[in-house]
Amino acid sequence: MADTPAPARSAGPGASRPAASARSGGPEAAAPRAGGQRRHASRPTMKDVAARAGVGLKTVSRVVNEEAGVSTDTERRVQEAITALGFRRNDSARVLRKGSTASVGLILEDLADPFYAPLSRAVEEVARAHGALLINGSSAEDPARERELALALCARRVDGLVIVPASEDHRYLAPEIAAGIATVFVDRPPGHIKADMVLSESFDGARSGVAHLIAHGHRRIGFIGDQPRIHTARERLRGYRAAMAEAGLPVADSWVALGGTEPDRVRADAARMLEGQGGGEPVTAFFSGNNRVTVTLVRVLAAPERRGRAALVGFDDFELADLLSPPVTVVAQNPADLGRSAAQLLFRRLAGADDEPRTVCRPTRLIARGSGEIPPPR
Amino acid sequence: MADTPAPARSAGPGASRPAASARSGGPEAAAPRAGGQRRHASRPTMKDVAARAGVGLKTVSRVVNEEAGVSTDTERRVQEAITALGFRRNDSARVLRKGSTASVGLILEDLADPFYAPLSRAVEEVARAHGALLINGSSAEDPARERELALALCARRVDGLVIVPASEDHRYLAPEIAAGIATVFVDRPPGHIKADMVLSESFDGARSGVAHLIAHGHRRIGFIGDQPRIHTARERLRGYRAAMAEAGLPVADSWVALGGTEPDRVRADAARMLEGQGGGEPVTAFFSGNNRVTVTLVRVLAAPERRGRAALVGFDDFELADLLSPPVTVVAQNPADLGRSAAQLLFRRLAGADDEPRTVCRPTRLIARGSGEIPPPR
DNA sequence: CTGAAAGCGCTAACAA
DNA sequence: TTGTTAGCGCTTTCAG
Repeated sequence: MADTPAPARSAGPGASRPAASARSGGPEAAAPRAGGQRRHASRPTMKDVAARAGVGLKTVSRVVNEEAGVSTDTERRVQEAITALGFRRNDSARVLRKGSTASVGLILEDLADPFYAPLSRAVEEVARAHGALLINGSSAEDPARERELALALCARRVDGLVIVPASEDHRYLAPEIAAGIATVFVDRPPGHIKADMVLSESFDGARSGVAHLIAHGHRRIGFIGDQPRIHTARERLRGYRAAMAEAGLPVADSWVALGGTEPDRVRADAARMLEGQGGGEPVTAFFSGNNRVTVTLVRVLAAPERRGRAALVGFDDFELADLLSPPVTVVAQNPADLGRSAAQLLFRRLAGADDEPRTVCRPTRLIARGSGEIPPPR
Repeated sequence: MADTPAPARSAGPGASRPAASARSGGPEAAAPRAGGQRRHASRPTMKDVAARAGVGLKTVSRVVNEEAGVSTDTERRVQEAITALGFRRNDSARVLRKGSTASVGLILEDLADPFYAPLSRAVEEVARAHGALLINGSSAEDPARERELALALCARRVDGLVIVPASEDHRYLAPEIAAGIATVFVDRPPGHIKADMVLSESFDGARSGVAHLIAHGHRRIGFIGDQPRIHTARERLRGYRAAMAEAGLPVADSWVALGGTEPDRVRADAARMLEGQGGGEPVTAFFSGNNRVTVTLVRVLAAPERRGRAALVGFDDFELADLLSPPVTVVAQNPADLGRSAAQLLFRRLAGADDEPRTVCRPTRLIARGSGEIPPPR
């Protein structure tokens, strides 16, 4: 990350900025500054506005908060002072007094992952509908980072938290929840703590996806999934095993690979399974545990020498899946819906609901497009 | 399991907060609550911790902030009280006193857009490296919403702001910037205000992309871009016109369509251009203004009856572009790099730089993959 | 090494 | 309709 912004073509000439407005009556406050932006200029407060408008502090507060009971004339004078001074209410002070921040936090694995981005956006929309701001952070699948982020958000007194767990133990949140920070888990369940959660039916989804491959004649199916400490990875593997067992098919150890979603790892495991290394016979189909894995498998299977040689069903839908050749059959979740549901559960708590923690399960949907219907060779 | 505090009906609404002094010697930590999460439970303060540990307030502050000059024994006692009470520092109060929030805001069009998601993630990483939190909001390309978000963030006293403009006039930010909120614009320039900005070379990129099509024999090329009020849309159109003009090619009005990125709009415009409706002759190639448009065009051109009938070069790279048939030729930007550069510029200001506003331009890269090298019919 | 007192800028509760 | 007085929970200052 050492790359500094390039040698910049400078923008034009002297950006003279008008001097900051005067502070209560005094001389034109802030000293002139360079074209750049100055830091830490002092900001006018309600007190300054009050002085300038010749009214009391509380009157300014009333105007700023649009409370009733201010004469139109007074209001106008206050508004003028606000504009002249460039006043903006300091919400930190307000929060300190009122106790609520009108903001919620969201912690997930990676904001840039195409699965999580819509989830995040959905949470944002619900928050916005409730007049709250969203603060979000990426845990990068690191439990320590999740914890650090969550506690930082708690220190900022967000009203609530939506978390896609990276950690397996959320007892660290107990005091926070006890102190009133509503918390909802999404995509994966929390560890050692009870709270609302929204999950997709990973087990059922994976089972139906694998059953689909079996129905198309496959008997040797590889499973490539995410790290085993991730709940959804385990559940999907469980679904895979269930489908195989239900069909009376054995599962060779070498057909199952859980690990990071780095393309190299996935590629290596896939190659191994296709060659039949590690004990079992070569697989004729893959079930992949999430969209990152699927995308890499698509690349593996697109290589000329492997073209159409193995079937593929992936967990998670993804953009353009239908335009690949073959188009990719998937078990689709609805990430935006997950986010929306989680946020709704959160705001329900914030509205005062204090019944037992709920678990919402969202169904998955098998979308057959082609890659999952390729028959086994011979 | 130290789970959720035992089931028991909550203290109920209006559970009045005990006087601080009364709390100190009181019962162990938090009161029992219902299975659900209770709202607005009172949180212990430093004062409570001090009382419990039998030390002064400032000593607790020292421990919490890891300041030097506290005996190990005192520190231990304070830590115990902190744990027992479930204390967490209230950052609102801290901010009020210190003036800085260690947080920055990011406003962009849509967090879920595959172009902006990595940009956001990059800003987050830089912020994190500087110990700051990221608060972000989607403007949904609505100027009013951008403004509302930006001002809300200012009220929260973020240290700085990174903005992908939706608005064309940013004078509303002048008082904020004057008051010390560093601001950097990215992807598009600000309106009527001077500030740091990071842009991709839209004009050059589009020109080279269109020139590429011309070099492959095309003379009738359609341009489908984003709304004309978006700076990059205009710049890319300008690049298109420049390339055409440089090749001595005329541009029929019907070959240019700017508008929203909704698939229906794009599809309709594309169909019109392919049929030669609206005056000009049918186009043999498309240049698309951004990744949303490109994806729709890919769909249009993937229809059996149009298979390979028109060439395509798109602005912005996107995942799997290389696996489509034909693979899609693009003018690639680097969104993560844009975000990183913008954030670096921001933290440079926060570190005190107050020189002239800078403009950083990032180059684009033409990636030929196939769709842009299809020759015109005949 | 430790603590008491004075605010940070705002809102709540009361006067006037 | 308006203003005054207390804090919110923390950090700063300065004195023990």
